[in-house]
Order: sequence, then structure tokens, then C-alpha cells
Amino acid sequence: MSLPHALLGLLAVQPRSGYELTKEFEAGDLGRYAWQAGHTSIYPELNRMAGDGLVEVVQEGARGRRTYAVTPAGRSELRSWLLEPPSDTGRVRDVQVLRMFLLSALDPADAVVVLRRIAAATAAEAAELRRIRAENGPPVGIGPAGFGLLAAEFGLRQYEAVNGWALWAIEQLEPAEQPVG
Amino acid sequence: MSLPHALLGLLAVQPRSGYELTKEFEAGDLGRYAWQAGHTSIYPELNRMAGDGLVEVVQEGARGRRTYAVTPAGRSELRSWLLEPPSDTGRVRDVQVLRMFLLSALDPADAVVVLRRIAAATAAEAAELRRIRAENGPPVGIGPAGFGLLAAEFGLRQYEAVNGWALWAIEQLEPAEQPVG
DNA sequence: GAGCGCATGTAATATGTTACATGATTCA
DNA sequence: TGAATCATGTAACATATTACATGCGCTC
Repeated sequence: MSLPHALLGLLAVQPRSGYELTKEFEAGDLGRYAWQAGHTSIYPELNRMAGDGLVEVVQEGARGRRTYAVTPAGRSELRSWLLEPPSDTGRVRDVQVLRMFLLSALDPADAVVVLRRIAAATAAEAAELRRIRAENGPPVGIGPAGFGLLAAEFGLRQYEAVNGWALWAIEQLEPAEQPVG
Repeated sequence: MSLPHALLGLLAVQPRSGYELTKEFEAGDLGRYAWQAGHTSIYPELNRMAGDGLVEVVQEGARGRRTYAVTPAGRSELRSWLLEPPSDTGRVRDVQVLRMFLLSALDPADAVVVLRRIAAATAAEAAELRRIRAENGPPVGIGPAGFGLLAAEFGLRQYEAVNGWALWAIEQLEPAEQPVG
């Protein structure tokens, strides 16, 4: 269960309310590439973590808004979780990757259709990330400002890799698709 | 919920028992990179799918062993699931990727420790996959024999991408780690 | 003052994991 | 005949998703 660590990580960047954390999971890079959660998981978890002393309410605003920040205990917990050996119970579960693996079960013609879609989608995503990177200029430092640079670069390389794989796979399959040259 | 589709995909390659499917998820490429499940999920799901006519028992062996195969209805279901537009409810949840995103929350020195570990691990995995690919020779065709080739290539490119990213990230962080050149 | 978005929560349902449980078969 | 592995299952628990629910505050 990594939700508390994801929350600690986001709060370590800057204090936030449950509502803002929810938005971050919905729209941010972390929610897109790494971990997802809805508000119905986040609110109870924040209360639990506050009870455990990992986070604390640092501000109360309008409409019952409570801004949380990481406590020293929370920071320590996050650090040891990140530094501890992978101890991997690693349950991978990625629908997109599953689809890619199962392509072999399709006729080559069908598989190529899907692969072309993957190639187009990943190329578009990669182009978008390249545009964002160019706009922001070369990275001059990575700090508590956010995951932006590391995340963007990671996403870019990931998309490029999948794109290259899809193009390669299409080449492998096309001879079978068009045996009559 | 993609477990039934993962099962359909594995059974489309060849009929198998619940026990064998469990082993495949434990040790196979699909279980490693794409989707995981334990026997306590698999057995009830197979029974449900048999009730729905997606799979059928084609053989009964010793110790109550039941070998399942995909029915035409199951094949049709798998195909339309693979061809349908991504309709992305895509709930990404990858602990390793989460760790990578949260690195920014660490001191640069700590982050570099973790990144070096990632770089070493991904380099080793990539080397292993390259070795396997070299042993099996160039791919001459992809058929119902399995996910082997597509999977190995996908894994290799994935590991190379993460490796490249980790090395890049180390370079970004090291000036901060050693400000006194 | 009406509507929208902010902000938090509970309850019911689905799903997945861990622990528990059973019995058959093979091999030493 | 004893141990290991095959082979399947149920029950209890933890977790996640969906639906339901409430009320404040801002803006038009």
C-alpha cells in the first residue's frame, strides 16, 4: 500500500489540502504516470496519517478546508521508504502494457491496427513533452519545486521507448500481414 | 477489471489449468511486466468465465486438474477488447515509478544513491534480455507460440529507457551534490 | 438568490490479498 | 510411508471504486 507515501511525497513538495491532492492525482504528472487515487481514498488516509503523526494540519481555511504538511516523522518515514531496498512485492498492473502483450493473440492485420494506434499516440505524447521541455529551457536544478523536470524527462523517454517498440513490432508483423509482396 | 482478459490472452496461446496460469503469472513475462494475479483470484474467475461461456474445460486430469480453453465467444471478447479504443480508465499504479517521482523529495545525495541503484538494476536486466534475444536468434515470425519476442523486446527497450533516464538524472543532481568542484 | 465549484465525508459494492483448508499423486 | 508438490478452493481482511450526501462561499 503506497498511497500514504505518495501523499507524503506530494506534501513534502508543498503543503496542500485533500482537495488539492485530489486534483494533483487527477491532472498532475504523478497521477498520470505513477499513482492514482480518488478523494474517497485520500480524505480517510489523511485523517489516519494525521493520527499517526505523519502529517499535521497547518492551516484551516474557508469551507472547512484543512491544509496538511509533513511532520518530521513523516519526512523520516518517506526517506526510509525511498532508501530501503526495493523489497519488491512489486505488483505490476498496467492495462496498456497488458494490451501490448496480448497483441500476439490477434491476427497480424488486427495487431498492426492496434500498434499503429499506439505508435501515433506515443509519438504525439512525446512531441508534447518535448515542446514543454523546450519552453522551460534547460534544467538548471532540481529542488523541492516539484517533480516537473524529472517527471517530464521520464515520461518522454518512456513514450519514445514504447513508440520505438511499436514501430519495430509493426515491421515484424507486416511481412505476415502482406505475404504477397 | 482486466484479469479475465489476461486469462483469455494466456489461454488463447494454449489451453492451461488454473494451476499453470498461476505459475505463468508468477514467473512469466506477462506476470512480470503487465499483470499479476494469485490463484485465489484465478480459480473463481475461471469458474465465472466458464459460466459466461468465455472458456470451457477441455480436459480433466489427475488431482481434479481442469484444463481450460478459450471458446469462440471468448476469442471474440478478447479481440474486441484489444481493438476497442483505449477508453482509458487507465489506473496506473506502479510502485517503482512512484519511487522515481518522489526522489525529488530527497536530498540530492540520497537521491543519487537510489538513482545509482536503479541504473545498476536496469542495466543488469537489459543485459539479461539482450543475452536471451541473442540466444534465440533474430525473430522470424510472431505467432500463437507466445508473447516471448514482443515481450522481450518491450522489456528491453523499457529497461534501456529507465536506465538512460537514471543516468541523466544523476548528472543533473551531481552538481548539487558536489557544489565544490 | 441561483448556480457553480470548493471541500469534505460516509455507505455499499467490487476487488484483491492473506491465511486457512483439503485432498491427490508422485517420488524417494 | 513420509515429504514435496500438484491442484483447487473458502473465509477473513484490507483496499479501492462508485454512488450518495452535505454544506460553504463566490460570482453573476
